[in-house]
Amino acid sequence: MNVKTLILAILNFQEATGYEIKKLSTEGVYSYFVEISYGSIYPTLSKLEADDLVTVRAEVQDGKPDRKVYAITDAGRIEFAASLATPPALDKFKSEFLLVALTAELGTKASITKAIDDRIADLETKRSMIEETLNNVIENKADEDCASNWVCKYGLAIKKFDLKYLKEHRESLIASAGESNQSEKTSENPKKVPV
Amino acid sequence: MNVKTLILAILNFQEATGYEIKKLSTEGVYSYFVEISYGSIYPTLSKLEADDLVTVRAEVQDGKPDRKVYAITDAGRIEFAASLATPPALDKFKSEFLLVALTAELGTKASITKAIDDRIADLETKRSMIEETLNNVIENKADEDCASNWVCKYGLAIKKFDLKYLKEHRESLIASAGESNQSEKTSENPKKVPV
DNA sequence: TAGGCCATGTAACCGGTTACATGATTAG
DNA sequence: CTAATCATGTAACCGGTTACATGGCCTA
Repeated sequence: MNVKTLILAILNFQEATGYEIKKLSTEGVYSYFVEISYGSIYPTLSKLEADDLVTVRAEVQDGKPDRKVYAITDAGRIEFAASLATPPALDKFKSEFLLVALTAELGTKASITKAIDDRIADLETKRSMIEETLNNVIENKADEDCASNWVCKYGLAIKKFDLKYLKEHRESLIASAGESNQSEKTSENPKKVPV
Repeated sequence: MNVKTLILAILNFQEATGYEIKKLSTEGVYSYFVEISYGSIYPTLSKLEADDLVTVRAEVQDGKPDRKVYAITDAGRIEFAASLATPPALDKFKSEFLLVALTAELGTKASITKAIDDRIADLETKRSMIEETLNNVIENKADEDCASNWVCKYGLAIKKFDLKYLKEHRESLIASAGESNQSEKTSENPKKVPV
């Protein structure tokens, strides 16, 4: 998944400016796909326009800077559909938290507690974000069974379960952390890791 | 999380060659952190050695190529512990499957079915990999409550739930896919996406 | 009046990957 | 006889990010 495909995916559903694309890809459902920065969005949008996969429309606003609203073309839709045709790559899941957890014996109870509580807080934020999204859709009387709803519900279910599990097993991870005793942290007795 | 930290993390638990590090980071628990290739492992190992964070020992084998076994030094352990001190970054989760699911209306029932069944198969493979790991540990009578066990159990619980959810909701996603009717795939009626 | 939001864009940099080079041994 | 496994390493490339430049409006 690259920036080009993500932008095409977003524009397939709605018109947007570079600035909005950045927001969507950071906050909304789209955040499950890639994280992108302005440094890659704007140049990609230009290339897409040069290839006639999108069109631009300049909008003059007063009080706010001018905005360039991008829209997908038929050629863009075809290109996007083609990129969906190849079977999706496996999920990429990378977690620094899990590394901290794996080496909990090297940390203090305080640092492990913070790590796990930060994670719980983050999951809770994301859970309510999805719940809000789902509520908006129901208010708008949009199709309950649409694919985007399925994705939201799936994400929500996983997050809820994750949260439940973490809360139930929080203490047992903290228990394996060392005391704030620095001496035992280096050298001797490295724990075995299952592989 | 970069290659350097991952290598230090692995060497903190066991000695290893570049080749073994690659395997561990692709297959074992370590695969939750980063995916790395030889092109980054070998140069990093050299740098680590130059900085005295690891040591090397050449092992001549017959029948097999010589191997260079790396071990962490005390300086390396201190460096690794220091990198754990900074609170972990949030999880990175990127899923092409979810993009396919989100745009299920653009796909055929066949392509969506394949995507979801491939995902289920992959989750099942990973689940049994973790189960095997957990069994090995129990056989070896290792500490049941060690941190690495916690991580395995956490991963296993999430995978099992994910699998259960997918199997239960498989049909409803497939239902929202279009028929193999190409005509309705481009242009008109783009579905709304919750954001 | 400081900081956040709106809004677009570029240049330098970097952390990786891909592809290549090499080659013996063993399992199916 | 083929494919996989073991094993190390380099050079070219690339898909991004970071930091910077610019500037007006609105809110606390």
